[in-house]
Amino acid sequence: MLDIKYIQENPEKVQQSAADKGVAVDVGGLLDTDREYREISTQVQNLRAERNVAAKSRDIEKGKELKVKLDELEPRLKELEEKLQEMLWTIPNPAKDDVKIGKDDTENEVIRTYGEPTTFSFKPRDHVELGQLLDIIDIERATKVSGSRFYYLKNQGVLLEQALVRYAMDTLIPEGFIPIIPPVLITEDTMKRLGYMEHGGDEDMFRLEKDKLVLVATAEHAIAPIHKDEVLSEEELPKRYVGYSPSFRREAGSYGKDTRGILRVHQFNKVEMVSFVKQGEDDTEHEFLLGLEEKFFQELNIPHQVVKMCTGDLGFPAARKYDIEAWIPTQEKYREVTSVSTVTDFQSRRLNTKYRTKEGTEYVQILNGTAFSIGRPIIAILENFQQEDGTVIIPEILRKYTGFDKISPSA
RNA sequence: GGAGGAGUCGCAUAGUGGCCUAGUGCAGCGGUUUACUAAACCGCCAUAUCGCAAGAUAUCGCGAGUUCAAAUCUCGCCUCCUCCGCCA
Repeated sequence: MLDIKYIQENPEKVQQSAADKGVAVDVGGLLDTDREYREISTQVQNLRAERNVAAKSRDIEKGKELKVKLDELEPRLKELEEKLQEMLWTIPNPAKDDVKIGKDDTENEVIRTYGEPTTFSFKPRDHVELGQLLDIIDIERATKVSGSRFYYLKNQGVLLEQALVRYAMDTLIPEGFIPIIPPVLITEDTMKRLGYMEHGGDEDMFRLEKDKLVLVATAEHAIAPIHKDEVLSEEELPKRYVGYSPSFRREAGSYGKDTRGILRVHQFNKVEMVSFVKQGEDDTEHEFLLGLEEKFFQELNIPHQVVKMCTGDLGFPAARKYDIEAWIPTQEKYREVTSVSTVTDFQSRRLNTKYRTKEGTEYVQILNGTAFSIGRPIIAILENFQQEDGTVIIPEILRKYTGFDKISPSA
């Protein structure tokens, strides 16, 4: 949500930045509603002031008269207030100035590349084949039990996942991140406040209609609202969390896409970073989080590139977003493995999360970024480090966590 | 799931229809005093909106209602506590 004052002062800018994101909004209509709301609000306030005076002096006749007037205006004021709020909620967070204006993901920019695409002296197997051969991924049986886009992770696959989780934790905890395992069911209201219910965003979520709960699509959804309706102290910022939780996605509208394997699934575990920082510090924090993500994939020695999203690919709440894409040999493509965004104070306005300064209170700025969204780094490891016989060499940095240095077909 | 109790300005508490523009204590902030610390004393000390300002309005878990007037009465919901049931 944007500050209404900002919209009053920069209507064209707001209209344009929404258009840059491909979101149609009616800023003129919003400002009209705002004007009308303030007009009625003033009238109501004056009537209430009179009523309070009348009540104090026990002027019952006058009070009755004012009650009639108020009964007429108050419902109207409430109606306008709700309408204004709804309209405010439809305005996306504007992209930062350094973000390229573009229509969709085809206009994103590669800003850095690490390593060279892996080459093989043999025909590499894809992760589905490797998963079967090594007996660590079972998609067929999961389909029988849960339907498409689910999988069982087994044997050393499980230990590999836990190694990634522990590696992330051991790296992030010394950086001041608070480890946390959040609830994965959140209220619809919470999801709305995060800015993911607008513009069809709710189509990608699993929902429990009866209980009015939503399954989180990332730990961010359960961690970013942790300080809802709180005023933090300035000294405790930046406050950083590293969460570990399952993530659930319906993947509606992606039926034809990535149907093979575990690249795109309905449920996966994820290690996620969330930062709460002071106003003006989100740019530095954004680079910091991106730096950590790059460090992970460098240390794993997985070839990758860093992509900066254009306005059309940012989503509703983000003001800037970088993805890391890892090289997937059998697809001969870089595929997304992490994503890090600043949502500035867009979510904290909706969530009412502030911090106290000497002058008063300010909204915090919130950032979120992936450490590991488990299926995908496993795909990257399997495919990039496979040998001719199907054996997969475990990256050095993970070996102290896995306890083994390779996964072989015989195992 | 059933029965009972409770939710007040950071914390603790007072407040059962108009004297509440919510009192008091603690904590916090500023000052006086002091070699320093402490104590004592004095002052400040919720948020949002509108307004140049003076000020006004709203908020006592949330929402609706009764009333000229609601923290206070009524109804619904949420959360917490106690007990019963069920249960990893």
